[in-house]
Formats: sequence, C-alpha cells, structure tokens
Amino acid sequence: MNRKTRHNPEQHPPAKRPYHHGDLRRALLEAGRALLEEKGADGFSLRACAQRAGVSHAAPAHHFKDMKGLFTALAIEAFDLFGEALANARDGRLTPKQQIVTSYRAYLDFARGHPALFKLMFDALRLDWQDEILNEASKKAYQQLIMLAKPFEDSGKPPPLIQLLVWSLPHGVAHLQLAGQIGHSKSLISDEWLEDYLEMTAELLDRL
Amino acid sequence: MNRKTRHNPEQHPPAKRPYHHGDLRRALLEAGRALLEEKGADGFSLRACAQRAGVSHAAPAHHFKDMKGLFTALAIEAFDLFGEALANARDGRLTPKQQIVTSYRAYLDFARGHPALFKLMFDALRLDWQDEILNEASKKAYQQLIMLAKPFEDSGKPPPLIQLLVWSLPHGVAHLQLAGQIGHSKSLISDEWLEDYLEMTAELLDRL
DNA sequence: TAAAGAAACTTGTCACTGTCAAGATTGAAT
DNA sequence: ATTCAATCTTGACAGTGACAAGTTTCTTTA
Repeated sequence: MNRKTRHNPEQHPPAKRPYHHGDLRRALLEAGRALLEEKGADGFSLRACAQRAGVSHAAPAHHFKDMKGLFTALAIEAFDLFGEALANARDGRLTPKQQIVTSYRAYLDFARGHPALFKLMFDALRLDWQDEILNEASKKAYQQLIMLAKPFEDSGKPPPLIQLLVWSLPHGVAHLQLAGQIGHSKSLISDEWLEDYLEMTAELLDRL
Repeated sequence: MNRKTRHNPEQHPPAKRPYHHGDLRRALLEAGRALLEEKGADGFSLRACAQRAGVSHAAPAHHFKDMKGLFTALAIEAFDLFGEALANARDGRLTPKQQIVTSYRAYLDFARGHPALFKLMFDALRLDWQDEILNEASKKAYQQLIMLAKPFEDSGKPPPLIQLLVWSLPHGVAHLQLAGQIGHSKSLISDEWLEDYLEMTAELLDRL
C-alpha cells in the first residue's frame, strides 16, 4: 500500500496528483452535495465523501471541524440558493396575488429540485446554529418571505402573524410532499392539483 | 467485564432475570421511544436501545428485522397516538370554525409534546412504507383531517384541495416550530402568537 | 537564499455502529 | 419424553466519525 514512498523513476514532474488538492474545500462541498442527494442525510458518510473527492478519509477534518461542520457549510449553500430562487421569482410588475403564486411556485420547485438540501436546511439537529454565516444566510432567505408578506400587512393583523401564514402555507405543502404524503394512495391529492392550490392560497391571502 | 459467566453460588433460583424477557418487544419499543426523544433519530443506536431494555445487542433483531423495522414500529405507535389526539379534539357541538381551532391546537400540541415521534412520522427514508400496518395507521390519522375539512367542502373547490389546505396550515407551522425557525431571533414570531395564528387560520377557512 | 513555520494531506488507531451466523436456553406441541 | 420453534446470547465483520502523529508542500521571515 505504501507505493507512494516508492519513487517513480520515469515521470518526475508529471505529477499523478499533487499532494495539495488546490481547492479541496470546494470539491468536498460538491461531492457532499451529490452524496447527500443520492443517499440522504443518513446514509451519508464523511469517508465516502472524502473518497469521492479523491482524498484520504481524514482530509475533510482540515476544512470542516466535523460532520456537523460539513453539513452546516452545505446548508449555507442551500440557503443561498434558496434565497436566490425566491429573489428571482420577485417581479415588481406583478400584483400581490400574482406574486404569491409565482413565489410559492419557486418555493415548491426548489423543494422538489433539491430535496436533500431543502430537508437539510430545516434539520436543526444536524446544523450548527452557533455558526454566524449560517444565521446570516438563513436570515437573508427569510427576508424574501417578509417582503412577500408585506402587501398583506394592511389587514389589521400583526405583521408577524401574516408572515407566519405566508410562510407556513407553502412550507407545509413542501414538507408533506417531500415526506411522500402527497400523491400517495391514501391522499387523494396528486401533483396536478398543485397549481390550483397556489391559486387558492393566493386568493385566500388576497381576501385577508 | 465477563462477570455473567461467573456463576453465583448463593442465589440459585431467585433468577436475576429470566432468559426469556417476557415482553421484550414492548420493552424495546418503550426504550426506543425514550432514546429517540433524548438523542434524536440520528444519535439513535440499536445497541443502546437493547442495553436500555437489558438485553444483548443482537436481541432486537428477533423482534424487528432491522433498524428500519424498529423505526417503523415506533412510527405506527406515533400515528396511532396522533390520530387519537386528533379524534379526542373532535366535538360535535363546536362550529366548524371552533373545531378548526381546537384540532389545530391538538395538532401543534402533539408536535411539541412528542417532537421526535412527530418527526419520525414524516421521515420517509427511515420508514418502511411497504408495511401495511404503517399504511393503515397513517391512513387512519389522515381520516381525521378529512373529517376536519368536510364542513368547508361546499365552497366550490375540489375536496382534495380543501384537504390539502386544511392539512398544510398546521403542518407548516408545526414543522417550522420543530426546525427551530419560530421564536428564533430572526423570526419575529414567538409562541404567544400561536393562539392568534389559530384564530386567523380558522377565520380564513371560514371565509373560504 | 536558507531556515523556520504554518497549512494541507496521509496513515494509523480507537471505540462504536448495524448486521449476520452460530450456539445456548426455554416454552410449546407432539 | 422428544422434537421443534421461538427467544436470547456470544462472536465476528466491515464500516463509521474522530483523534493523534507523521509527511509533504507552500509561505513567510531573516
């Protein structure tokens, strides 16, 4: 196994692979993200992640303190992506009601497109919420929701209540969807209803 | 460590513990439930569960195929409890609106009172959804939500849509709450708002 | 330019995990 | 009384996260 110590008499500089990876942190994040989508958060293995990045099993420790550290870094990426998706869904020309439909669709599309990342964002025990960058990233994404709720705040209800309502409406569906409770046999609801659901909720908020 | 093999010359029949536990399945379920609430689904260990029940590490395999089997059995208990809680919240004398408030409160109370069980119910990858008993139990709990949605079905909207709405409203809040996203610094919403939230959602459904 | 020190990565090891196989003990059926 | 199945134990195996200590490279300093 110690063939590394055996010097290669032929290729001297060609370098099979440099001892220093260059950007291992990035590589680990990408490998980790892929592994997460494939195996889920359990079934995830730091060693497998390291192997996929082409380094030894102990290498990740130099870039992330431990598994929680890696998951936290991945969640930061996730919150950034999520916030971006919500920001891209914003369009000043839309009516509040139309904006709800558009943003909710983006919310649900993200949850469906990145199920593992989405779950990770709300998997409290796996993340280090002491981490400031994580708090920043999540707060920034949360700001998008606050803005989305803004037009409905002139209804007499306290803003926090409106925000919670605007948030929990898509979040409940997203989570139920990822939990496999929608489109199942027991539930009569299939994916085709989702667009109608968006319309209905928007209408509901409009009449608030 | 091997003091088990040392025979005790004094007490012969008093039986430290019989070879057959009697109801190990039950004991494992209770130990597992306690362990789950303490450590969470990760951090959970089959061996620790066995030890807490006072048996060897391989004993659980004779009652549950594997870890997924134990989790599935626990989820069945959870769905039963959950369905029961929702059933107890039902009261024919209440108006539909009042019924929503009461049932939603039960929903959220359950999620808060049994956070680990609640999470497990919706942790698809950890459960064996081939298991018929699990499907039955979850379907039965789901029936409670269908009944809860019934009074609002005469609004022209398709029943599945109403059901999804009635379900996702409390579920979104419950999940956000367990994810630690409510009552946090970034969120302006604290627990005292919850009662107001229930009132608001009930009113919303009433105006549907 | 040389030496020192820090950063990046490796190997080796530890206790612990889930699962399987094989043996020991008990209760039930014949 | 004997057989048989169910229940539980011990032992083993490969895989895990984490830590310690060593090796290699880059960077800084003098």
